[in-house]
Amino acid sequence: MGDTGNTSSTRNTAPASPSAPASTQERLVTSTQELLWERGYVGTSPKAILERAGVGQGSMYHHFTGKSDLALAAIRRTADGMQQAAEECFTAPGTAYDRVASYLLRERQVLRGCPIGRMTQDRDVVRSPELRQPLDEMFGWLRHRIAEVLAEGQRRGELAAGLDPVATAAAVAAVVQGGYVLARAAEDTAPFDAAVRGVLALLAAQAVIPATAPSSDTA
Amino acid sequence: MGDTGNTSSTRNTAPASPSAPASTQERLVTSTQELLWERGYVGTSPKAILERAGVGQGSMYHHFTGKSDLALAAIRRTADGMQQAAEECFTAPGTAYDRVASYLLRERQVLRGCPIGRMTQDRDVVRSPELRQPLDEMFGWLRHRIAEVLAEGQRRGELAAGLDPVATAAAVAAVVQGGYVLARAAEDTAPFDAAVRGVLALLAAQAVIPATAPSSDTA
DNA sequence: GTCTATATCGGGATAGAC
DNA sequence: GTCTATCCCGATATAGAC
Repeated sequence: MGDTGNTSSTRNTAPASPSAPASTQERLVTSTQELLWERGYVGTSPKAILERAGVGQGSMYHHFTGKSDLALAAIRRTADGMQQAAEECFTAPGTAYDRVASYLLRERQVLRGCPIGRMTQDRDVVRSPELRQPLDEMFGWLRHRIAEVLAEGQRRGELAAGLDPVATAAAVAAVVQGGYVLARAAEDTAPFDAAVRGVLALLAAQAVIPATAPSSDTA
Repeated sequence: MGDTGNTSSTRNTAPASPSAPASTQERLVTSTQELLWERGYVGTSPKAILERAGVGQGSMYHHFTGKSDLALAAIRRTADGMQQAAEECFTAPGTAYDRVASYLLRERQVLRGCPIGRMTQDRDVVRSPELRQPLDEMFGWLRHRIAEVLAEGQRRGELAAGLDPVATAAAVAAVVQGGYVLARAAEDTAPFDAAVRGVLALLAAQAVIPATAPSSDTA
């Protein structure tokens, strides 16, 4: 129960040389990331992890205290990767709308779902403060970052001043997560794409018209 | 494997007299509905269902061919209930915006998540055509119904003609499902509420101004 | 119809050899 | 560090008594 003794906590960086032959520990984490994505936490057994990683039981219990400890390492790794990928969209050049659009339209494996969002539906994950924390941080950061981009767009006069950056950011993040749900229910990416088009169109309507006459402030 | 022999298929109505002491079969379905919501499909064992329903193993395998067959009955029942609840919002009086808002703002047990949306994250459910069908129908109907309401709003001149009803409907449905995800990650309903406020504000901006001068058509 | 055995399998973890 | 052997329990289903 009280496991998850990850002392090397917080650190969840991938190995320095990504090309080097993966260590046993690395292979365990990678395999766990894949299986958590495919089957969720309850659906993922240590046995399946070991088989995919190609190692024996002993190795796993040597490097990790148990299933939840290994899952913690895997979830952190995945969350970090997602955050980096998202940040690339938000720092891209262009208007606030462009950058949000870049995030929404970025390539995704829609039918596989969101590897982090999925964890949210897993009872054992949400009930464990340690396992939930990376999800909380990731989505908290995401909403905050989108809100920042939107607020910046307002300051630049690109977006209507009346827009609520925080609420809009939550809506944008929710559309992506909900899009996954709708797509998986239909076994078709179309609902995801439609949802993204939907918010983007609504957001585009908030773009300020190129300012017909700001001529007065120069006079 | 090839079970789910629900011959009384399609029918998933609750018993005629909801007040009468629930039959064994009814208690099994109800217990399964609850457990699927709480723990998902993989996380729900027949044993747990039997304990909650207060019946023995024999009863379950007498009325149903197995776990998946019972789950099918439960999922259908839940999906039907959700559809009915949603329809009440859409048939309510008021503008298209009002009716969509009524759906979005309707009371929910946000932190428990969506009982149908959750199934979407469950491998065994999505991989089974029978089990996935109710989800597909439910969300398909939902998107279609929201699109209808929006299109009607356009015809009535309440909403901007440029609005894409189908894409907007997908976005609205996605915001709800994604809101659940964000809320559960944060263990806080705030992100859900923010997301709903967000889309509603964006949608409100699509409302046509009360028409300053429709005076010409009477002349 | 409903119950209580019973059977088989896999999940999750430990022990101890190499 | 890594492996295999072993342990205990719960998941899922069947058999057959009442």
